[in-house]
Amino acid sequence: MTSKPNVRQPSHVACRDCSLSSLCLPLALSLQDIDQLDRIIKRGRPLKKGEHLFLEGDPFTSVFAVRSGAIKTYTATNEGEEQITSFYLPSEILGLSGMDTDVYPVSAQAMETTMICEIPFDQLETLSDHFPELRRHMMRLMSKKIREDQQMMMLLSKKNADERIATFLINLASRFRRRGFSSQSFRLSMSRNEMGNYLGLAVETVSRVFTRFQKNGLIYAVGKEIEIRDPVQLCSLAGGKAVDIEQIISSV
Amino acid sequence: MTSKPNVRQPSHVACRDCSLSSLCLPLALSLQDIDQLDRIIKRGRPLKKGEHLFLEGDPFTSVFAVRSGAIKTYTATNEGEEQITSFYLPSEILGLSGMDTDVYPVSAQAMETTMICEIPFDQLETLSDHFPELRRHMMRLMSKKIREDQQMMMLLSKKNADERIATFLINLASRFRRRGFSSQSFRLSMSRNEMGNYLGLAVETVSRVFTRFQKNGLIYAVGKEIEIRDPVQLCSLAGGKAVDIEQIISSV
DNA sequence: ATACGACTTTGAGGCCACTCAATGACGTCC
DNA sequence: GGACGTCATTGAGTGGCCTCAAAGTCGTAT
Repeated sequence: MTSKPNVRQPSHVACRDCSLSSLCLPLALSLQDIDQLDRIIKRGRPLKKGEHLFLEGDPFTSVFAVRSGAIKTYTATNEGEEQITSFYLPSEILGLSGMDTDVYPVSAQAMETTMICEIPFDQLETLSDHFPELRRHMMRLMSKKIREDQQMMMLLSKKNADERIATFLINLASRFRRRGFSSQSFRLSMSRNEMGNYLGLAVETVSRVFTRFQKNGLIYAVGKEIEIRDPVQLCSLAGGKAVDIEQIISSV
Repeated sequence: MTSKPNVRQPSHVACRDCSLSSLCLPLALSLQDIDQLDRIIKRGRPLKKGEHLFLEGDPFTSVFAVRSGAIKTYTATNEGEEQITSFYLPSEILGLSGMDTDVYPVSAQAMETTMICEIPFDQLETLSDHFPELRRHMMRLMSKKIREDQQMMMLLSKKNADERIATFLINLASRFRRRGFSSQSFRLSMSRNEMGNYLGLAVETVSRVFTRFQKNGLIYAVGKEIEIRDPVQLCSLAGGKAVDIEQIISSV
């Protein structure tokens, strides 16, 4: 009934023909070098909703790029509940945080039907011995992840419920936009529960904030379909730094 | 009046003669290769308490290793307050998160008199072209940082005040121990205010928890001097995963 | 030694988000 | 198409931490 924004794609598309290549790992490589990367990439069958890509504690063997769909990573709290650590959208790379322990420190699960490109890490390392740009790109990826996590820490330690959700929606919007989707209107791949879990809020709080935002004309939400009605005010609530805000407003 | 655990060290010590080499960057190199790393390292005068190593927005030129003392990194919230993102102890490396933006995303400030080894990044990259182990080590460093930040996100989104402070103390203790200092008794280099800022708590809450911990015999604290009296219960409060706890208990 | 500023501690009161509980909507599988 | 389970919404009440305020302590500089 709800729309299906992610059109089913053929499951084996070479990097050079992939619409995401300019956002993904290949961006570090020239056209002729891309084929070498292409050769080591494994493209499995699509993951169904709920299927795992890897489990916390599994030996670290590969990093993964999302080609379509969406993945969440999570870890178990000491009470055995799940704590979501990240959401990954198409073209985003996951698995890098396992590098220094030889096991994945989180589990990765598909939130909807998802296609994945798997890049065996030992082969990626060998390849990057010959392509300095490739390894610089991987380091930049990790550096970026560190910065994003620190933004998240800021959100968790300083922002209230309204600000957290505004930040989350604006962040999603700008990621959709980079991928060529609408940033005004999109479909959330996560439940309210997952959103709250990720943002450090109870489900009920998420729901109340959504309702309030809708009453105030900031958004229009039906189930998982979201429309951003007042990006300026939402950004202002999100309350990043002025420079960041302008960048995001212009993109919504 | 309080003790000075960090004995003043000569300001120019070669990596091969540095007591921290087994924890720091050189651990990735063989003895003869260390000298090549040594040659590119700049060792400036000691930073006095309050002096900055770099400011948010400064061009990214170097990564830094703490040789003695302690550094905090922080960023400004949109309300102009400071949000501390990390504390760095001797042998720890900071500055890597600036890699993908070409500017440092945080400011770095000395919390006490601090000696620093500066490693110009372009030269480090050149060097790592010849030493695969060195660049693997840098990637592991970043990977570790990502895992630590995610632990921190967990702390901020799920733990209460008692658990946050227990976790913080246990974490400090195990870092001190790795460096050959006592993990039962040490000196905090940060104020209650800085601790609260980092942990997402008000100063008053930090103070109250310290008082309560002391009443319950978990710790003994006079000013910045801390003694851990009941590491088992403190770890249990910190509530990491069982495996981690055991590791930490045995080290306190 | 003394005085000042910065940091810490303690108390009182209030608020935001959580918990618990119940109803309502959705999606899915026979 | 109906019944079920899952997810989302709404309400009432509570509690943990924050805020504000004041007193106490420490460190330092004169």
